[in-house]
Amino acid sequence: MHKKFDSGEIEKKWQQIWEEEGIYNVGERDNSKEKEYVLVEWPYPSGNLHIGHWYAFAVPDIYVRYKRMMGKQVLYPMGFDAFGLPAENAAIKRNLDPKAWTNDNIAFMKTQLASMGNAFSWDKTTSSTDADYYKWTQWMFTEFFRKDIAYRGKGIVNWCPGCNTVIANEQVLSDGTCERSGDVIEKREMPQWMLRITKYADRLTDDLDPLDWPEHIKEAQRQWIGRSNGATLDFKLSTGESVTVFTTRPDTLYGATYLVLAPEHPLVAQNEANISNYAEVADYVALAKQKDEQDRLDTTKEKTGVKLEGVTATNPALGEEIPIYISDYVLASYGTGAIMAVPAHDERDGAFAKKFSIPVKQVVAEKIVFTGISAPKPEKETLVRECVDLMIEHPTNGQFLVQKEVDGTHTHIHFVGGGTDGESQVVAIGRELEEETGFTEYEIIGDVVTTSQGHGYRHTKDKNQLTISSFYHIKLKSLDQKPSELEDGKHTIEWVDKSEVKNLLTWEGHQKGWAAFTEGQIFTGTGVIINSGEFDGLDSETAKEKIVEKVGGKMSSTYRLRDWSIGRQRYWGVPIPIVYDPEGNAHPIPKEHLPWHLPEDVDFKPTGVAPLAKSEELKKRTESIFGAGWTPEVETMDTFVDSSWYFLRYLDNKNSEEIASLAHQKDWMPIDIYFGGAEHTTMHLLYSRFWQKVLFDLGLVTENEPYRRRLNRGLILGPDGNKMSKSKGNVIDPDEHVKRVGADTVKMYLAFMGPYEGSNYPFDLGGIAGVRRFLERVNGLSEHIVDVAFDTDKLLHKTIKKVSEDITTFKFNTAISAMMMFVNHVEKNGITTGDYETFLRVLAPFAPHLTAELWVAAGKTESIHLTKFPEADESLIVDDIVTIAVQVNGKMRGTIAVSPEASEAEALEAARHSEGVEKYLTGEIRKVIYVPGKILNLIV
RNA sequence: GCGCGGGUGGCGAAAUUGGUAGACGCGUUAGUCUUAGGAACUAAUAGGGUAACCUGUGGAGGUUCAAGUCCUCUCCCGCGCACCA
Repeated sequence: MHKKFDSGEIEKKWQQIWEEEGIYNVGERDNSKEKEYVLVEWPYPSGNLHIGHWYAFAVPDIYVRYKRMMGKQVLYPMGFDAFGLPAENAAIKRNLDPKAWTNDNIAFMKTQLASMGNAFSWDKTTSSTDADYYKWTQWMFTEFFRKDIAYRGKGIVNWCPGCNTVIANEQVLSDGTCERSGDVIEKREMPQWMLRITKYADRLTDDLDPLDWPEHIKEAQRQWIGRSNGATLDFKLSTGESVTVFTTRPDTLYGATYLVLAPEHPLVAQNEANISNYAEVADYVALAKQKDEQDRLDTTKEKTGVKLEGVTATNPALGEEIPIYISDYVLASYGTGAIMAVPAHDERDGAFAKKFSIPVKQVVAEKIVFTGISAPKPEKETLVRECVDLMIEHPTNGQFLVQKEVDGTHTHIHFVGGGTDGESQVVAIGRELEEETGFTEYEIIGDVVTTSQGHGYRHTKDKNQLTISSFYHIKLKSLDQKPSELEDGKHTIEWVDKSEVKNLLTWEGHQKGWAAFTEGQIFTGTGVIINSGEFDGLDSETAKEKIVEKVGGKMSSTYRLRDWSIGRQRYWGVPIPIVYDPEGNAHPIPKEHLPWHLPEDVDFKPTGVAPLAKSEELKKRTESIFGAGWTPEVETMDTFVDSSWYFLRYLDNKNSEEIASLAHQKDWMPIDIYFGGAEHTTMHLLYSRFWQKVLFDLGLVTENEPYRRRLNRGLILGPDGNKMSKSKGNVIDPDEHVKRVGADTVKMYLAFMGPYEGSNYPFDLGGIAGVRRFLERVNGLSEHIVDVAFDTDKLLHKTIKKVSEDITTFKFNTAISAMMMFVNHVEKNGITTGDYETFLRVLAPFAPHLTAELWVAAGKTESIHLTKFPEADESLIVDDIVTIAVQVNGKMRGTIAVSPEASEAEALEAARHSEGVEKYLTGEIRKVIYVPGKILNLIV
């Protein structure tokens, strides 16, 4: 029965009780229980809790509460990632102290978080801005510096004009704008503090494999790291120097007809004296530098470049002289900044060679392995004797001529022709075609495919498959003869669509084109090596290593990943704990001087110069500790550094001796499930894995990988289906809805919209009312209490099972739907007192406030949240009568109610008497398919 | 271009993993209550047809007694990467 309630009053009351009793604090590890570490990404304290925070924290709370009720000791900590630009920008705007602004926001945000009624482990909280937190951030940095993981790098960095600071590669979006401010990133050359994440590239890639993460997240990280395996090869120059190139295709070395250097390649400037057209070259280099990233990345534009006159290289395989070019299609920052160009087998090289009329040399032929399978049931029959070698294409409609042979068991599909004797000349084909088909006007589209295995076809080990190593694609010019000439009674000749041909035969490589040798075509696949001296006939993969060995190269990998630039020319962050001696050498600040406090006597308005440079206090502090002439580092750290280890600090948040003791880590690590946003896939998630690995190598952590499982939730969209934004006026204010319908309703509604993983959902104002209505019905459920309730206990135990399963697979939506069905049933059939109390415990993780209230109303004294989650009684779940579908000739014609163990005869008998079925049972029943408890299908 | 996900009512979505497609909720329609509310309850709600029935999970084929689910091809959408050698 529907019964309204004052959610505001109930929720306030229980939140207060929970806080006073501290029932969600975890305290010390209790080894009598299993541990569960549930992590959500700590928020930035913007001072305004939005609906996304609700989705991020309140929905996982269902899982947390469930696990607690299942008897686990659950750590569900919450903290604040409080350094960063918003505080600084707000402080500038309002002329405030960022520290005070941040602390006020944290305090306010805590009250907002309390309104969620989540089971947070507040006793384990921390904040990145606390000095006893950033002390450890700094200390780790100094350790990293000593191990050469942190270094002062040179080179080109991303400058965000909006943020007035350098940012990392990961923080630049693919359109070249800043992830935070949306401003277009400029390239600047300036010294930078970097972390050597590239040193961990292999481990960051390889260690993904065993992780129980969604494949798409792992794949995104792999792509971001972008390992490619290949080799470095040295090319001698006419000047006596040598150039190292990186290539993934050393097997094409014999086809390398020129070299290309990035315009910024050091050898260009070094050879000013040797390059006769240096003026032209210098102009091009200057032009390339000016171009912004966008231009350079535009793949559609035409290739440009300049030949280095007077300098040549030697192809180490052939000993031939080849020219050298510079071009901006070669990036200085990737590989070695130089490539060997193989125009026959690389699209870009091919395009460049065409424009500059550089010779093209083919060194790889496509190996065609077509495995043709005749129609069905391969295991029954032997094979197609003859198969394709003439593929005859219709002059106008693109169809292919095939020969079908029907022998009763299956259909053989042939392309017309066949029976080649191994001759490969076009003439021979033409002759054969004329003889066999009478076609006289045709053109050969694909040339003969040559492979090391010669021509013809052969059976593979699998007797049902046929391997063809040559074939001919012929297009008719006109249709002056009818293909019917080929019909012989057993075979029919038909034109079929290309798509049907593909249906009948699958083959590897068909997407690459019909043949390897079409003039002007660039074949980028692997295959059989040709025109490469002693390596002819090998396949590409084998040839790679052998060719590298011959020319003294080295197999190696290169990565897309760049080192992590962490220095920020802004104020509100962790000061980089480095001081410089009078000679300018960097020294880490010893542990006894940490935390190296962020100075407060600073005008932090952004000027592009680090604000800390203006601090007199910092200058004095440095000199008084280290001596006259010593100067402090004035940059602060990227806030992604702060968040790279916060989950460790939660474990031991008051430890003044270590980041977190190994004993505490052993208690809780690894994190069992990490809920977060997709935007962190290649930022925070990658950085923190890297950080953990460095700590692991330093012996400071127990785990090589921090997160056992990861789940990316989706986004809550505005009611109009668009991303929420102030300008669109579609922003949902959670506080307003909490006030109106309560936290339990908002939380359950968010959980009810769809599976927690992946998708984005529009916030529907009608939908949230539906959930509130459900809770009001639960509130009135006690009025349905009876002594005997029809089947309610059965449904209850099914519901328990369903809810348990769904929570553990993060399908909260179907868990809620199951509970709704249960309530619908109770309203019609009643419920016993015991079952009512059991149901409240099932609902408790979803609606903690209301269930706490109803629990007390039912006369209980212990908190419902300290009770056990009900266990499903399997004996009650089994049905004694089930409704199964009856099909006649595969069509649904009715249902029958029978026992799941009913015999076929019993089911059949029931079906005969079933209305709707019997009228279809006119003829004799030829076959009965009966799956007990599932279906009865009668073939008449 | 390459790599991952997805396409099911008016909407968000279910479907025991090959066995009654559309659970649950929203919305809509009709009705009930001296009823004016952003209330509750009852019933209907994939489409077509008076009906019996027919058609339906992006499209085309296939396998099967039986396909949203498996296979082949194809179209579209989202995300990641992309002159990365």
